[in-house]
Amino acid sequence: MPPEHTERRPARAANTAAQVRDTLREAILRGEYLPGERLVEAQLCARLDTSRFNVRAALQDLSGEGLIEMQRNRGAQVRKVSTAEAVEITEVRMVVEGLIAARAAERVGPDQATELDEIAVLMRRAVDAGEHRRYSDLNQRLHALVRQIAGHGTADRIVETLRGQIVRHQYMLSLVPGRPERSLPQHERIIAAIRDRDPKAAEDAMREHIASVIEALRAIDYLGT
Amino acid sequence: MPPEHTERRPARAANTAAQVRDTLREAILRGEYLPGERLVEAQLCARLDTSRFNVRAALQDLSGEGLIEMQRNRGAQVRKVSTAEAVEITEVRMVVEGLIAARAAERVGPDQATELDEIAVLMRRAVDAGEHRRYSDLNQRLHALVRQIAGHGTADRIVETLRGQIVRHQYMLSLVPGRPERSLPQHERIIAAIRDRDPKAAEDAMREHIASVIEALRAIDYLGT
DNA sequence: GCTCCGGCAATTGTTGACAATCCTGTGGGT
DNA sequence: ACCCACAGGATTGTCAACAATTGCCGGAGC
Repeated sequence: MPPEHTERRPARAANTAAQVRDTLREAILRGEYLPGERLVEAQLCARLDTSRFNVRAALQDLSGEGLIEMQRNRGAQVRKVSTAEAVEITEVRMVVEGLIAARAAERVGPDQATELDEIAVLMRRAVDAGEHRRYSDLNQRLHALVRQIAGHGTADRIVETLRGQIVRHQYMLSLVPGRPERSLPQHERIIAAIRDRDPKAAEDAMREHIASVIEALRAIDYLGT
Repeated sequence: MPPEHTERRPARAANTAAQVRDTLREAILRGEYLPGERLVEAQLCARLDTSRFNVRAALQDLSGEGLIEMQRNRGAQVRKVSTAEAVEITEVRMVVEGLIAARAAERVGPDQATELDEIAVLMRRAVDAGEHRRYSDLNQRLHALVRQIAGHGTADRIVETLRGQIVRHQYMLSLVPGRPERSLPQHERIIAAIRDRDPKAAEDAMREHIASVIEALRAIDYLGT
C-alpha cells in the first residue's frame, strides 16, 4: 500500500493563534501552571501542538490581560498576584460591578427577574445543604446573569479581565468556612434590589457584598502570614 | 574610495518593539491616524523605521488596549468609538475615578494639598481669562495628580487605558462653549473634599463631575446628528 | 573557601522568505 | 445594464533558520 494520506500534517501548526491563546488562558486559570512558573516557548509549542510564532502571540495577549509577565530576554512567567494587589483589583471590581448592578436594575425584564429568583432559591438551598461547590457555581452564575442583564460591554470586559487575575484568590475564598452563610443575605439583597428596579439600592448592595469579599481577602492574608 | 562605514545599518530595525508601540500609540492619540483608517504593516515599517515583526507586536498590543481593531487577514484599523461607546467608557471611568478620588482623600499629604490648591487657583484664572487650552491642560493635570495621590496602580491603568480610547471625544468636549464655566465649580468641589480628607464627599464630587461629562457627550451627539 | 572569569547550553529575539487570503478591476455571458 | 467568474496585485499569516542574550558550571587565582 502506498503511503496513505493519513492526517497529512507536515509539521504544520494544528492550532491557530486565537485557539492557542484561549487554551493557554484556560490552562493558567485552571491552575495547571502555578504563579511564578516559567512558560518556556519551546515547551508550549509541544504542549499545544503549534509553532513558536503562535505561542509568542498568545503570550503577548495574555501579558496584556495581566495573566502573565514578560521580561525581555528572560521569557514569560505566570503572574504572581499579592494579596495587596488582589485587594486593589477587587476594589476596582467593586465599583464597576456596582455600576453594572445599577444598570441591571434599570433594564431588568420579567423573565430575567424570574431567573434571578430561581438563583436565589437554589442558593439558599445550597447553603442549607452545605454544598459549597454548588453555591460557588451559583455565585458565578448570579454575577454573570447580572452582567448579562446590564448589557454593558465595556464594564463587562473589565470585570472579566480583573476576575481572571485573581482566580486563585477567589478559590481560596470559597474554602473559608462560614463564607456562604455570610454572603447569602448579601446576594439576596442584590437580587431584591434589581427585581425592584432600584438602581441605587442595587449598586449599594453589590458594593457592600464585594466590600465584604475584600475584608475576607485581607483576613486570609493575616492567617497565611 | 572604498565603501565607508557611513552609519552602517543593513536594513536593520532601528527601533525596538516597545518604542514602536509607544510611538504608534502617541501618533494615534495625536490624531495622525483617523478612526477607521487602515494601518498597513508595510507602510508602518517605513514610517517607523523598523521591521514587520515589531510592527506586528505593536499592533497586537494596541489592539489589547482597545486603540485599534484587528481582523484576521484584513489587517488593523484605528478603532471607531461611537458616542454610545464613549458614554459606556466614561461611565466606567466615572466609578473608577470615584474610587480613586475617595482613596486620594484618605492619603493626601500637606504638600499635595498645597499643589491641589495651586491648580484650583490656576483653573479659576484660566476660566476668567477664557484660556480654554490652558484650562484643558490643568484639567488633565488635576486628574493626574489625584491619581498620583491615590496611588492605586490597578485603577490607574484602567483609567489610562479608557482615556486613550476616547481622546477624540474629549477633544470635542473641550471645544463646547460654556463647558469650563460648568466644570470649574465641580473641580473645586473635588479639590475641597480631598483637602478635607473626606472620601465619601470626594467620590460623590468626582462622580457628579464625570456624570456631567457624560451629559455633555450625549448633548454633542444630538447636535452632531 | 571565595571570587572572578570564560565558555557552554538553553532560551529568546529577529529576519527574510514563502504561503494563504482578500480586494479590485476586467471581461464574458445573460 | 447587470451579474458572475476569475486573474492579478496587494496585504497579511506563518514558518524555519539564524543571531543575540542570559544564566550556569567549572576552573584559575587569591
